[in-house]
Amino acid sequence: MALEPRYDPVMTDDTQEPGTVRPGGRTARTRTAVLRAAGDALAEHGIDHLDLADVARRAGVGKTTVYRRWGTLTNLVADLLADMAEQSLPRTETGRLLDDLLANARLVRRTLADPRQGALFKAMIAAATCDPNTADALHHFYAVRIDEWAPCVQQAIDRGELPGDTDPHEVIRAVSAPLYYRLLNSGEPLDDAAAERAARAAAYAAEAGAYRRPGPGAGTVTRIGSPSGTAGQVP
Amino acid sequence: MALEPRYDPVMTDDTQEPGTVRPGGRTARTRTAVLRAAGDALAEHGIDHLDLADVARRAGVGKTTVYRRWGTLTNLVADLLADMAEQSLPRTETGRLLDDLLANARLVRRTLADPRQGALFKAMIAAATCDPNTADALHHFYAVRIDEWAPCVQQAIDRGELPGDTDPHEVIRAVSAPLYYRLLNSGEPLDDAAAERAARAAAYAAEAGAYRRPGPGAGTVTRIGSPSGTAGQVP
DNA sequence: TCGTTAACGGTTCTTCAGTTCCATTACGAT
DNA sequence: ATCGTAATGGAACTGAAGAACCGTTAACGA
Repeated sequence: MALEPRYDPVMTDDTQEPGTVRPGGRTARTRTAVLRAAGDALAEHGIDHLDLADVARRAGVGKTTVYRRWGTLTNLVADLLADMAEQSLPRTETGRLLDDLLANARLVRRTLADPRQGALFKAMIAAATCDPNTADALHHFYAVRIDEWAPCVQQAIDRGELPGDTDPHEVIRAVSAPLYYRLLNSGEPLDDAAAERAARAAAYAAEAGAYRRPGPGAGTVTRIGSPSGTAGQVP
Repeated sequence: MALEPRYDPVMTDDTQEPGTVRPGGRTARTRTAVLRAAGDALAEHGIDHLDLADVARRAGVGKTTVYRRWGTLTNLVADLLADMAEQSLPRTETGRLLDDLLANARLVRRTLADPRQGALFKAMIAAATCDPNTADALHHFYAVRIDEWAPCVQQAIDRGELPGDTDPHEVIRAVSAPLYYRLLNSGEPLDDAAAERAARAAAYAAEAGAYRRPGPGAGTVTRIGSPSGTAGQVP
């Protein structure tokens, strides 16, 4: 249903997304209110039995607006994730790898163990399994978070505590992974002991060279020597 | 569920679940067909945009039957998980901890990297975030799977490769966790290198005592000494 | 083999998530 | 300040998920 081509000074691209031409003032307020409401609603009910009308009501916004700007629930979650990725929390810095990893593990644990935040993360992860765009948003969110913490591993490498070709991101991910496994898969309690174990395990494994990047000539199982200690004897 | 206490010929307990009184023949066939169809449908579409009518059609079964016996999608997933928990796959046994963990990691990796199985697990985990019963079913499923593999860690303990108070289940969970983290959170590829790293990291960390059960007098950070090697120097 | 009735399946009905329509508001360029 | 229109919000509409109804089929005890 294209408009007649003649005398079309603007080449009206009617695929223009709402909220992009006048992003200030009311539009921005609406987005803030809706994202906040979406977070609350997601935390209370899961990803299903949750209609956008309820989100609109909480946000004090017409449901038409929500449907027009986000369309689907997964799009809304994707936008929420993009928003959360921008809000970075400051990272502690102790100068000791294990302490840094412990701080990270405890931060993650506290977040996931919190009723609201934990439920919210569950819901966002569930939403990401339903839609590629939302999955990308989730992956980006974690990429940003991991990036923020990777430097403390790099510093440990620089101090000579870890092998030089250790992948810092992989170490940080290794701290979070067991905690998310408890949250989503096994259902074991997310207590402080779990956080401590996650941090210790990552530190020990990194120390032993488990997170070294595969070398250029790493065809088969490259035998790696731990730079300090003999943990590499496990095999 | 006792039979009627004489002279109440019916005492019709209408909370009787369908499929419990005549569980054989057609009823069992229906359940098998529906669970299979549910798995297929879940793998293709996610947990949302998936109606039970589609499942019924695939199973060659009236949609009324699906609604009557399972009611909600999450109930169906819970039943699917209970069914899957009973089908145990045989575990390899090599006699070396790292090889056993590698076998486990590669099995998990292959499962999650497989398009159908990976999507199915994603969907089931997502469903578990929406409903407590489904969550219980998922936790039970993993408890069974972890139980199956824990003995190989116990054997390593018996051989003296690991500290005596190592928690075998925790070690096995540690192998899976990074792979699920990739599947659900970070989106990094589930390649064989990831499986190998997961197995090595778990083995090294276990070796270093990261998965020792908290002792009776473990108030604060109990300093643990690695039984073989000096990986404990990380702190 | 037979009878009872649990369980199934087709049809119809109801409800509500999501869409469309249009009047109103207020952003932002001039 | 003024104007054009992007963006919003209420109301009416629609299609499909899921419940209700009831006749049919077959499990299982005798």
